[in-house]
Amino acid sequence: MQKWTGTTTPEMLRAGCREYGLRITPQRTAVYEEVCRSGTHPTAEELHAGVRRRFANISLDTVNRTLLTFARIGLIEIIEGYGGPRRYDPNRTLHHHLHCLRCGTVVDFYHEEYDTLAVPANLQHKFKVLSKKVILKGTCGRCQSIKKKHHDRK
Amino acid sequence: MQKWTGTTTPEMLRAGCREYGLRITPQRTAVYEEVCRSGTHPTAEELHAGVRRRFANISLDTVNRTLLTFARIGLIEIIEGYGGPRRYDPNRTLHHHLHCLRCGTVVDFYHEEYDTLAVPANLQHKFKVLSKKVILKGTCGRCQSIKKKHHDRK
DNA sequence: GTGATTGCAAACCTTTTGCACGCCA
DNA sequence: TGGCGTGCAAAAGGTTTGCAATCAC
Repeated sequence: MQKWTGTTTPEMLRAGCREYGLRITPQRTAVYEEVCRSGTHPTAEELHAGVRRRFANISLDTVNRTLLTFARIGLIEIIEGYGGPRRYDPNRTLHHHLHCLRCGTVVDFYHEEYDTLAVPANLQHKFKVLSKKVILKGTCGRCQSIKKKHHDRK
Repeated sequence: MQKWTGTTTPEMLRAGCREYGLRITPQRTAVYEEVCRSGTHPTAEELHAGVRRRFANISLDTVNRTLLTFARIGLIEIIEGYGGPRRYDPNRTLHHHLHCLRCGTVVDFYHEEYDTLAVPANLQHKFKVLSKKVILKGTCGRCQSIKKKHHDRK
């Protein structure tokens, strides 16, 4: 399992757009570069701020629409969350998530044993599995060091 | 692993409230009964509609606050989602989730092999794991029978 | 050229907050 | 009785939609 290096791959954008008959616009290119560059799981607003540094006039709506489009064609993923703003993940390699229940951060991790989990036999008729992910919920290192117990959500 | 029967257990509400010094109000009782009764993962609004049938004057705000309170004390859980309204889960037994990417439904399933997954050794120092869940993403039976391909989100 | 895409603005939906009243412990 | 919990209303936060102008193909 190779790790995600965060490398921007313009060919992936080209290929994805071509496959679905979408146009390659400067806005889409910029959003794609930005979401790939960030090592985390940014929100639309964070990405908008980042893209704006190089593309002053891009609107938040376009960023939102672009991200949804990318997610629809499988170029990026919307990560699972508990109610805050949507977060996006450019990491298309098989990986798993750590959810910190205190600060809301979601961190990728790799574990080969989890990659090969067999789908339960009794589900195979009823549900067509396209991807799997293990979610570990708990407390991240940073939050463990903050002893003060607070139950904030993100 | 016993399955969740959806049985309302007033003692659990009493115990949870007592432990955290919370009052047992008619509203809390009603919301708790309603969320336990529903076999699915209802939204605050759905629960509000349900509770209202017996408790005409309860406000949506109270339902929202009550659900957050219950989640904070571990009486229920907020399930992972991709951006729609929050959904709540009264099922406190160890189980896993099927996410239908077409219709957005989340269905519980049980699989002992998944219950005993070992936490990766290299994580144990950095992250304190409190719970684990396997998420299978794909297409549910109902959506498979609808051949029309549509990429709606929930 | 022409239809997809964008930016703007408004609408929408859900959650959160402030505050006075009421009720549970 | 005191303070937590509730209802109401307003605000906040984020996403979605409609539309005219623009741009990629």
